[in-house]
Amino acid sequence: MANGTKERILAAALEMFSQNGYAGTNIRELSASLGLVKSGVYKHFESKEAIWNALLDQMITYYADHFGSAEHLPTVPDSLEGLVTMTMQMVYFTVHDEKVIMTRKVLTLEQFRDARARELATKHFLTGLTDIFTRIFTSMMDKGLLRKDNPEMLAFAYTAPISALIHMCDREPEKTEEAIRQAEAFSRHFIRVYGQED
Amino acid sequence: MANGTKERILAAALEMFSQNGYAGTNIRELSASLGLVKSGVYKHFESKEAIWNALLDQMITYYADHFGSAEHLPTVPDSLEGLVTMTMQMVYFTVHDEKVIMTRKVLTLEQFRDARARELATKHFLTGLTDIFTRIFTSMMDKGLLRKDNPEMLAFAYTAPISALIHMCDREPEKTEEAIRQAEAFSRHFIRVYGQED
DNA sequence: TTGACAAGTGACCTTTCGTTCACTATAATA
DNA sequence: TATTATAGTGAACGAAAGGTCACTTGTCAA
Repeated sequence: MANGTKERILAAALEMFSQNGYAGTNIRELSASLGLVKSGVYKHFESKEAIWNALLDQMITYYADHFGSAEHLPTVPDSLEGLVTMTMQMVYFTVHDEKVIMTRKVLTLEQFRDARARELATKHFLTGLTDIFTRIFTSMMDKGLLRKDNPEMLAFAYTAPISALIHMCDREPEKTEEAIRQAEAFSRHFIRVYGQED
Repeated sequence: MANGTKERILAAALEMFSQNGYAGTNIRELSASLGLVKSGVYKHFESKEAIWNALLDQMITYYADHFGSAEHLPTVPDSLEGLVTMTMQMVYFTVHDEKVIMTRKVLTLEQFRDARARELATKHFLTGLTDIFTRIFTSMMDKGLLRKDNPEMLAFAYTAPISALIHMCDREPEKTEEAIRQAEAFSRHFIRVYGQED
């Protein structure tokens, strides 16, 4: 038996919550998708809400480990073209990785209901990105790659449009390729406007 | 009796759907909020889904009437400062008008489930805004107020960050004032970067 | 070998859901 | 005045929801 059923339940919950939301998901279906019967789930979690809370715990931890810690910060590009490349790698990953997509969707669907989801959503969609790029742009300004300007403002101006495109991919996956092209076009526009020749 | 109960049901549905989503809303509560008993609702709509469809019809019509038609386009500002003013009026309205807020929230919550909601969400959050500002920026470039550039790209670069702030207001209403300040700061940053002196 | 425990089953419970229906009150119409 | 359509009531229904429990099964330690 055993065999990480708890983790499999959480994975299935992420999948179902991200498609139908918390209220639109029922334990029967969730169990069935794992080849379990409903009551089996209650051997691992005491309630539907407990599954939700554990899933949020996991998402918060994952976010802190991968985006919140100083070690995992992306290296600062040493050229404007490097900024485009790095950006497109991040975009490509984030719109193709199923787990990341589902995490965004869940946060989108539960942001008005759950205080922790709301908080994580703002980090995920807004402040987390601007924080990362504020550091990057500060460095790039110091190196003379970008015009001297308010790095926070530039980070916001850079990440928000890309974030909007990512959300569009979540909503309309068939437009993913087009969105990626748009993201690259925007990135090149950005370095043309803010980049510094030397 | 009579007295526009159908419209009151739709208004209540908008309110509840925007807070708890379609699946998280039940007819009992909805009816009670109108001083009705559950079965009374079924004199006006044949099912919960019929309420949802009528609400979406209403939202689509409302959007087409107010943002989609050529007549309701905002007048092109005749100065850079005028662009900031016009933008801030739009922002101020959109983050304070309850009906508009609830419409955005509903589209956010149902975008992955309902094809029409998905389509309207992309219009509301992305393409609708860039279309409007593409026209405005084209005019402003012609008048020499903005540097010649790709007006679609500028419209996207301008509206996406503001849209992100609006979404943050929906999520965390207590940060509305701060978001408005950020929006104005961003708008001023934008005219400083792209504006043309003459 | 046995005992204990974790993991999974299937029947069952209660509550809540969306929906229906027979009925009543009201207001307009013929 | 009699009729009819409209709006609303309250009881009831079947389905589905979340959750419980006695029971079985497989695994491992003593």
